[in-house]
Amino acid sequence: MAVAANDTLSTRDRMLREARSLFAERGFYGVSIAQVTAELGLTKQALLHHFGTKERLYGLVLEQIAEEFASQKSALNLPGDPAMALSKYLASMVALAPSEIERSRVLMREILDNRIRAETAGRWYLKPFLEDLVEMLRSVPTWSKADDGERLAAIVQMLGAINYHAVSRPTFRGIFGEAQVQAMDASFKSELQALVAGVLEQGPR
Amino acid sequence: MAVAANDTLSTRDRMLREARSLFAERGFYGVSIAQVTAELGLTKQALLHHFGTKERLYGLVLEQIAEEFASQKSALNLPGDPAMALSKYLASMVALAPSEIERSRVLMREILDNRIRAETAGRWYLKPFLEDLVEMLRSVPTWSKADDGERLAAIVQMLGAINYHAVSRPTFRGIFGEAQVQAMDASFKSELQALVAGVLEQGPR
DNA sequence: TAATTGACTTACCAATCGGTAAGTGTCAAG
DNA sequence: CTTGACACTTACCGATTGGTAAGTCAATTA
Repeated sequence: MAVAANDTLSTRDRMLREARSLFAERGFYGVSIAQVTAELGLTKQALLHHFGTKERLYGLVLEQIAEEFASQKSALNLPGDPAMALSKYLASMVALAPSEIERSRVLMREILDNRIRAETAGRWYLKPFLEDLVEMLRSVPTWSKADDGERLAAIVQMLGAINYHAVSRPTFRGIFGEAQVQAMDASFKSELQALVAGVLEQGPR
Repeated sequence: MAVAANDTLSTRDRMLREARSLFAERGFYGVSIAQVTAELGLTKQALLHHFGTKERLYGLVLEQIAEEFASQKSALNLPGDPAMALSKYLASMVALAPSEIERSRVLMREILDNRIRAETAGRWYLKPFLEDLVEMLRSVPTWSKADDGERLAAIVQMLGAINYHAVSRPTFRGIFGEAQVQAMDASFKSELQALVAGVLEQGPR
């Protein structure tokens, strides 16, 4: 995703990157703008100069992530067959989730915080991403006659499994140890593949 | 779960209940102890008198939730057959998740925050709950020869779907509307039933 | 009746929060 | 040589943070 070396980035982009990392780990309320800039050897006023408010900074992080999903999808050169396309798209999420763990974490936090934050922010950053998934599922023959509620149920099931798996790793490592977590990772990939295949083949239940 | 009317609860229990509700909505960092007591018409020092620190209060909320899962499970009078028992247990989670949404939210937040908080707290509140699920799956014949990593993969898949579904509802309501969310709820129940049945029947992939 | 205990309160504290105002220094265009 | 824009900094601001210290007050106990 064209990740440049840290020292070739503009100050603004380094702030965005640092903020994204911190928001992923501690959430919106758990991060102060001073923490973001401290790591970069700057003052918080430098951040306010670039972004105005903490809220706007957070919104930009969410937008960036949503855009990354879109460009990740288009980079996949998905096949014409809708079922194969969706299955490949979801598989790429599973594959990328561990290395791009910040995405899963921020996404999951946003879903949790959304009800509160949406009141003040007034925007649905996840909307295009989710609507696109619904649209993709609609194109699958077995799902074409279902209603959107049924499609949402299937999507939330698969998305939940993928993100929960990615995010649970540190906690599970603490409880069960590194070896078990690696075994879980290996197993999860085929496990989810089976889930997706079942959903796509059989349509709504 | 023996939920008494609010005015018959001790101050301490009313604080616990209020804290749980707030932690579920805003997370550990998003809640101040003053907010917890303000709703009850008390000062924050009253809370510190009972719990000492904010961290301890949060820990007690987590413990309470873990205990509720245990007592919920024993109240189900699960059948002897391990596969049926696990499937019934998970079905009860799906059924209770919407009304006991705070549980799902706190649990999910804890998984996200755990890596950071575990350093200071030094406890794994979710450990008994997760180990119990692994143990239940071990008793299912098709899963008896699997290793714990494979079992974790299956559990994280099902748990993720259940909790993600429960937690996504407000966000999805904002994006897709109340009608679609209700349709999703209705569909999700049978959707997850199929997932669980598939996992239990077929064993690790 | 005196002493003790538990449940609270008021009064603080230093540290930090997000944000505003007013600079300072550098660099490019006029 | 001047002007202006840009990227920052220092110096603040009032509000809030988690937490301590020292009470007050009613009920229980000796």
